[in-house]
Amino acid sequence: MPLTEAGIYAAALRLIDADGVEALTMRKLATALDANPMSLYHHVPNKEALLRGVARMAGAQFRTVALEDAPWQERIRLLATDFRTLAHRHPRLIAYSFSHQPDFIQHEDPFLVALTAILGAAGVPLPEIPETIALVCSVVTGVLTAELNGALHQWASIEPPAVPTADDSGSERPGPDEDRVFRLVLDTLVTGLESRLTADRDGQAGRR
Amino acid sequence: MPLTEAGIYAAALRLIDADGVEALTMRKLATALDANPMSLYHHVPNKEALLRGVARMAGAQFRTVALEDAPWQERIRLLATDFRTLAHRHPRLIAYSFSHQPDFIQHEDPFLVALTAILGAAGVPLPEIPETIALVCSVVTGVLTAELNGALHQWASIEPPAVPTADDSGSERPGPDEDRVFRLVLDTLVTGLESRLTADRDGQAGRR
DNA sequence: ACCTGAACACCGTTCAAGT
DNA sequence: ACCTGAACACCGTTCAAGT
Repeated sequence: MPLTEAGIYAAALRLIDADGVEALTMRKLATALDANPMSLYHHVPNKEALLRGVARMAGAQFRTVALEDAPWQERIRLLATDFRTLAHRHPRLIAYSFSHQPDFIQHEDPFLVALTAILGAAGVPLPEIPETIALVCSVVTGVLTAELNGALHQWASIEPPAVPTADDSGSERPGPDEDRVFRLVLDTLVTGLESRLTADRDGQAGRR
Repeated sequence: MPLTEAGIYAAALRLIDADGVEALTMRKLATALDANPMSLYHHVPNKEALLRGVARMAGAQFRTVALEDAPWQERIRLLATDFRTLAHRHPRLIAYSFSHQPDFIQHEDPFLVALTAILGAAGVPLPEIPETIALVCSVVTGVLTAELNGALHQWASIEPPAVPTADDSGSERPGPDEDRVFRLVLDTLVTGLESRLTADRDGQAGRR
């Protein structure tokens, strides 16, 4: 079968899922496609563009349901959880994209469209929408990056220093649980947003 | 002068600050040190260990003041801001470390020691300290990563969709301001933590 | 238009040999 | 102990030549 841009991206994504972005090589990709390494360059200008294309293709798999009638708190939780599902599907690529592709989450993406709608429904004033988008995206990509690269696990496994309160050996802490910390981050984000909105409504004008 | 481990790290850090981690090469580093590329391997086992060493050295520059009498909210803000100062000093290295070195923030680091103390002073129950550390580290590294790689700027620059409320052309939004979003993230984090602590104190037991 | 072989300018790292 | 030259097994990409 002939080489196509989409076929190249799909093969690259398979290799990345299997061995990570750093192991992806134009030469290995060509071998996987049963092609000459140089043939790739007729469909993709260079390796960086290849990785952007793969990320765009994987990002297009993002799906979320609208739930327009639910409270905004629930909607934003669902949106973040759906994003996490995508991250789990292609962890190596998504981790790479978060750190190397500042434009991975783009204006027209369903994620941002949904987020903007939710923040509007929550009552965030229009001029504060962009900075609130930045806030939410930072927090969500932050916790997902930490989960994907293992930092979250390490942090959550840190033993409380000293102060062994009586006998703790029987309680058997259930072990670090990424799900739990992810929910904790979402709870904190939502609660923090709620407080800001309430304060705004109560008439506090000046924001420094 | 003879090659030393510390000297190698320092030279590597200079090259990274100037041209980024991806431009650092054993061969270029050797040239900068006026040495043979192979001489480096007598002081550092390989490139990955080199980068870990450089990160450890840069991380050791982290400084923060205790402020033990201030309210925990102010202390956590200061701690995060001091960490941001370090990130600004070596942006390329720190961005790399956040995404590639899950153990960049380690148990004994002054940052984690201070954070643990602050959370304890805030009244976070001992068994919840680790997950709260994970929460705070995720959020702080998340917003710093986004700032360092430019995503924060992009997100904060997104124009509110449609709904041009009358004449907006004279208002001249002050342009995306990373400082502002960073403070917003901290405010949200602190407020979210406050709410959890208050809820806990009010006697709500069960945590899912 | 699409493919390809040879080549260029690099990499990190091994290894045997030097002092 | 520390250094070094040559070499190995790779990279991404250019370019002229093929069909």
